Formats: sequence, C-alpha cells, structure tokens
Amino acid sequence: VRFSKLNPEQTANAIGEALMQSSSVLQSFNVVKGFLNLELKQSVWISSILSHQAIPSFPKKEKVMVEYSSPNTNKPLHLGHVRNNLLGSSLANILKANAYEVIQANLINDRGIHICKSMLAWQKFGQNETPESSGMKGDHLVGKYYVEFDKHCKAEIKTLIEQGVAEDQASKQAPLLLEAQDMLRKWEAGDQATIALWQTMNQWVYDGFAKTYKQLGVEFDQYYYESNTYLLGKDLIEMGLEKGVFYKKTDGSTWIDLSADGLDEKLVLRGDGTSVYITQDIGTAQLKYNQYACSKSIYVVGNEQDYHFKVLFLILKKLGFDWANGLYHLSYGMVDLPSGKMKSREGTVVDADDLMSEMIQTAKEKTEELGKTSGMSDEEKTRLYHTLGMGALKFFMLKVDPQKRMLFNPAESIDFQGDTGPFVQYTYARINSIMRSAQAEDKTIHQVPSAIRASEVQLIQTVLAYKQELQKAAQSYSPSIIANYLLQLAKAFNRLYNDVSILKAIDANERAFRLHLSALTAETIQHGLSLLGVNSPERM
RNA sequence: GGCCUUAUAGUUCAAUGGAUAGAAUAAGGGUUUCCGGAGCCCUUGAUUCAGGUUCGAUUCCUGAUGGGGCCA
Repeated sequence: VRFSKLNPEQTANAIGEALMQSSSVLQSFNVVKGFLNLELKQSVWISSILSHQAIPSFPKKEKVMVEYSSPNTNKPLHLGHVRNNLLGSSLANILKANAYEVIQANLINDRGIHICKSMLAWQKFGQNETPESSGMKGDHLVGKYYVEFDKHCKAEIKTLIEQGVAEDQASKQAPLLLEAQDMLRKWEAGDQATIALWQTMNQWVYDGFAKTYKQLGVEFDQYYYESNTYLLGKDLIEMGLEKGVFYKKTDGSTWIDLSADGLDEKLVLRGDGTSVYITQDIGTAQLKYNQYACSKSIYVVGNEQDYHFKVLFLILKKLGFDWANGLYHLSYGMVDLPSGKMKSREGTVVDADDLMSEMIQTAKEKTEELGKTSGMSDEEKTRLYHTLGMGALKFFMLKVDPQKRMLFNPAESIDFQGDTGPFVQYTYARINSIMRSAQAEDKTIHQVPSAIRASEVQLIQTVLAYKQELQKAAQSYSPSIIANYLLQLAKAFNRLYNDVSILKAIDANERAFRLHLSALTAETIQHGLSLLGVNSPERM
C-alpha cells in the first residue's frame, strides 16, 4: 500500500491482475475489505494430492531428551501423573516424527522421608504382607502403608495436643515421625537392614509401575534414581563460588542473588554443606548432558514448579553452560474432575490404574449397547475395548493446551459423539470399511478427474496441512495441535462422504481418485493418532 | 504481602496481530433410496472489566476483578 500509494482495495486489485497474467495456477481472485483472495485451479489441488506422500520421514538430526513421569515411590500414580505421562510420551513421538533422536528419561524419586514413612508403617503394622500374599499391586501396597503412617501419626499428634502440647510442636514431636526421620538418617548412613527393606519395597513399587506404564503405553530409555543423584551438584556449587556466581553468608550457607533478573535470592547449599533440591537438579542436568550431549532437554513437570525451573535454568546459564540454552520446562496445569479438585487429604484422588480399567469397561458397555461387534472374536473385542478406552482417555487429555488447567470428564471423553478419540477412531474404521469393500477394484487413476467438489478440496487441503501441523506441534511442544487437527480431518472426511452423490453415478476413474484420497486420509489419521499414543482400530 | 499463570456460548475446548471469533455438548428442528446413521444439515447462544499501542486486538502493553499456583 505504501509503495503503490493507492488504497488497499485498488492495490489488491492491481496485484491480483498481475498474478492472473503471470501465473498458470490461478482460477480467479477477488478482493474483500482489502484482502486479496486467490482461488487456485482445482487441478492444482488434484495434482498436489496425487503426488503427496502422507507420511514424511527425515534423517535424524538432533538429540533431545524428554524427562517425564518422575514419580515418588511411596504411592501409586494418579490422574495428574496420567497427564504428565501422556504429554511426555506424546511429545517424544512428535519429536521423533520431526527427525529428532529422542531419549525418554524418568527420574525416580526413590529416597527421602516419604518412602521411610511407608517403610516404617509396613514394619510396624504390615505383618510381613507382600504383593504376593495380599494380591495387591506393589505400588498400591506401599501406598497403603503410606496412608497408614499418616493415620497413626495424626492420632499421635492428637494425643500430644490433648496432653497440652502446642499444635505446631506436636506435629513435629510425634514419635512415629521422629522414628521415620531416624530411619532416613540410617538410610543415609548406609545401614544394611534399612537399605535392604528400602530395596525390597521399592522393587514392589517398580513392578507395580511397570504394569501401569505398560497399560498407558509409555516406555523409557533411561532411568535416573535420586538415590544415585541426590549428592550431585556440590562440585558445581564450588565451581560457581570460584567464579563469583554464588556467595556465602556468614552462617556458611551458599546463595545466588537473582534479584537483577527479577527473581529472589536462592539457597543452593545449606550451612552444614547438605544439598537442597536445586543442588541435585543442577548436578543431574550436568550428568544428563555429559551422558548424551543433547541439544535440547525438556522437563515435563507440573506448573507448581514453574519458579523452580526458572531459577534452575538461570543458574545453569550463569554457570556458563552453553547447553543450558537448550533446556525447556514443559509446564502443564492440574487436572480437575467434575466433582471438583483432587485432594489427597480428602481421599478424592483418582488412581491411574482404576481410571484406566474404568475407561476400558465403559468402552465395552458403550460398544455392546450399539451391538456392532458381532463376528468378532473375544480376543478382538478385548483389544478393541482397550483401544477405545485408552484412546478416549489419551485423546481427551492431550486435546487441551498443556499450559491450561483442565477438567477431565470421563463420561464425556468416551462418548462416540463429539470431539473425542472414539469419533476419530470411528472415522478411521469407516474408511477401512470403505477400502475393504473396494478391495477387488482397479484403483489406478488413468485420468485426472476434471472437476471435484468443494468438500473434496477442503479435505485435500486438510490432508496436505498435516506436515505443517506436525512441525508446529514439535516447535511448541504441544500435542494438542495434533489432536485438534485430527478432529478437523475426521470431520472433513465425514462431511464429504455424507454427500450421497459422491457414492453414485461416478465413473471408475473418479472412484479411484476418491479411494486414493480416502486411503491418504486414513493413513494420516493413523499417523496422527499414533503420535498421541492412540491405536487405530481396523473395525469397531 | 511479593511473584507466576489463567479468564471465550449454559458447559468443555479452539483461534501465526487480520475478514462474519470456530468446534463439541446441551436445547429445538431436519435427514425415504447411502461402499458404516457411532454420521450429516439447520436454529438459538460467547471474547471478565477499564484504559493504551495499531490501519486492524480474543491475541501485545498497563491497571482492576475472579480462578489456580509458587514464595514467605
């Protein structure tokens, strides 16, 4: 507009005219409110889809680490962990599809006062109960004793208060708590009996987690254990002191002043030389880099730790590590339920294992209601219910922008209508059905169709957009982009194939073209769903 | 108290600074022949408030208010 010295309408018209003359792919153009709209010839769309390869593949270029899950070993996984795991593993898939070499890491918090609490309660009240003897999943068993500890500890505190001890004192003096702290000291001193019990109970938990992970469909290339890493980082504090990044206070504790960066002063080493959380995170970050030299490292951690990661990354940069620029905190919001917030104290936590089996059970009921499983073997049905139940769960959780707090409604997620996983899966199954019944046909396109419908152009455009969406998802670390794209694609397909005339009175050539388009759509859906960790059922 | 984050139909979610803010669900209406009606079509309905930047703001900036979190 500045160049032409004309108003936007006139400028657009002039450009449009010029393009019409010089380009062979334009059908027409029009100008609305200063927007120049170019209409491409249908042949452009037709030929672009015919030469299109739905699934791009590239050579590996960079290494990236995705750390997620990172559970504590004192209780089983819950709904919040599910979002974490799904985000992490889906992100790993998306990055792989964008040619990154991905290392999926899991940093397990296997030490500390919390696991000592479970151990102590088991010692006192457990009567040698094991996963085998009780039939309980190991993580649930250990979780049970964590709750048990809490119960007894509270009772002790109550007694103390009744004896006249002040409340804040009482909560520190409960005999059980003191005993747990003592156990932690023994653990740190390497006491054999304590270590043995710790190993046994942790192993129960790991066996339990393994089942949960398998059901969720996540896996890891590298496990880190805090029991191995909790002493790391002290040498880097030393180094930072020499560089003048940190300073000592008179009590001997080491700090960093981040007030110039809009943050506070932060303790990095206590006066007695013991670590704080961030100390070991500094050390672990270096350990990871030394081991893999990833150009990017992503931490999938809830948004309550936003501040922690801001500080951590800043410290690493100030220590002079170039690789600190490749660190990213994928922060995600909490998951709410229709019944309200999850609060462990009120027992409203939704257990991950329970949730998954409920989803699968609901998938079964819904599908049986519709009575379309006739002719399927029991094995096929079981697999289908799993595919649908887990697909519903994953799709629903990944559809939402990670950053935002979300509301998980199990009933709504598994509905076959609406913006759900099963709806996308249905579309895939439907296309498969179409392809099956056309199996025997000659699907060669001898001649490019001369005209196609607007709804076909729309579907073609959507299919073609996939690569861009994939890139966007990788750049913004957001699986929700893929999920929303898949909904759009499924809708575009269903809309097109509801047009009765498309099924009738068409010549073999047009038919072949549409089958080609359908096959590409199916391929794209399958690829997209797999990035979300969702299976595509051949039939449903 | 300081800091971070969020605010869109009744509800749950979308929208590289761009056109008439999209879906889904709920409510109401429609879809005789159809390789899958678990679909498709129509109707009703929304940007928290007050300023600012811009030709143009749901989007960026400032402030207020509500939700969530972190730190003391």
